[in-house]
Amino acid sequence: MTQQQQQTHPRREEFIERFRRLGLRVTAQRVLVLEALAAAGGHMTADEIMRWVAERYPAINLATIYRTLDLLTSVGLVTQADLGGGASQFELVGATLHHHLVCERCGDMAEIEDALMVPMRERILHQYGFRAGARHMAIFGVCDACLSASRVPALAPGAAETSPASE
Amino acid sequence: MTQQQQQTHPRREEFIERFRRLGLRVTAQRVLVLEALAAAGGHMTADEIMRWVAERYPAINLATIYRTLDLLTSVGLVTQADLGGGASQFELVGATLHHHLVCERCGDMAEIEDALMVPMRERILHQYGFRAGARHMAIFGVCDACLSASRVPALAPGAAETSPASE
DNA sequence: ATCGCTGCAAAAGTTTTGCAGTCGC
DNA sequence: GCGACTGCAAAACTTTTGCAGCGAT
Repeated sequence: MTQQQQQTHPRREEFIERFRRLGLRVTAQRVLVLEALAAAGGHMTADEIMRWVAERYPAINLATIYRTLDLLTSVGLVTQADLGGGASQFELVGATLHHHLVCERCGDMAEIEDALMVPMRERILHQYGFRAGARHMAIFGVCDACLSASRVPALAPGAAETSPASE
Repeated sequence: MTQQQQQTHPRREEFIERFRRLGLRVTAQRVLVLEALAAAGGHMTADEIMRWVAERYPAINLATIYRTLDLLTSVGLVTQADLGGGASQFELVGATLHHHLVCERCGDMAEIEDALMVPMRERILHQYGFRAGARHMAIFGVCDACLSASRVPALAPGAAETSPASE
């Protein structure tokens, strides 16, 4: 056995290989961005990636993170989704396919399996020629808790009386 | 779609009534924000609303627009969706129900009718207790044009020996 | 040695917040 | 008149960009 292979970077070689095949230069920064996303196993903001990478490569710069994410997205290795929290969420393609339920009221986020989407996706593809959520999807709505509460959460001072609004 | 009422006195009285019922103060600024959204008939950014209102109420301030939109969203009169274009999109609840297909490649945006979503929505509601996209939904994917142009099917790593996009 | 990539810094754009004055109720 | 609401200004953030130098190939 050559060297014991830490489970922390089981995919480094794979990532490097991908860069090479795409004709892109292999840099420590780029590989680390992919490793960060792989380590998280889910979605991360640019800032979260920044901090993860900075622990291994302190000279990293946030602009580089953004440029790398932009590049990775454009070649299809990473998905970017705006889930309404101010900062975009990035995710490694190939992770377990799932989507996000984002609550418009409380901002809470849940994940749902992809299987639920398949029928709808096929219909969209046929009718609109749009490959919907092949990778990532954000679904806005109202979560269970807020549905039950059905009331304005701590914002409107005198608004706790009738049940208006809905049609 | 149904014929709208005359545009002279659009829905001002209705809007005022809603504020009253919610126990919120009725101000010219708030009513104008709702009128802007009603006039647009679709989604607007905070800045677009700002400019529309400013034509009728020059003293308006962008901070007020944001505070008003925040309030309106929290009481369910307005939806906010982040479609990935930098600024959030706001829309009056009750407009023709539709959703957005946002292309991850070119940023292009298309609208689809709500009917396509109904089955999926019901399944999500039953299984997750989440009222999905009752009002607004963002679906990320790849549009027709980008699909034909630079076909990158799913997650094929070795699919590209073509020179990648280095913007 | 080339030229793509990075770090740095500053800008651009969006959204939030503190505060004093105003206006709806 | 009280207190919610607004205008103003500045801050807090996220993301982008110009440029000089470094480094992968």
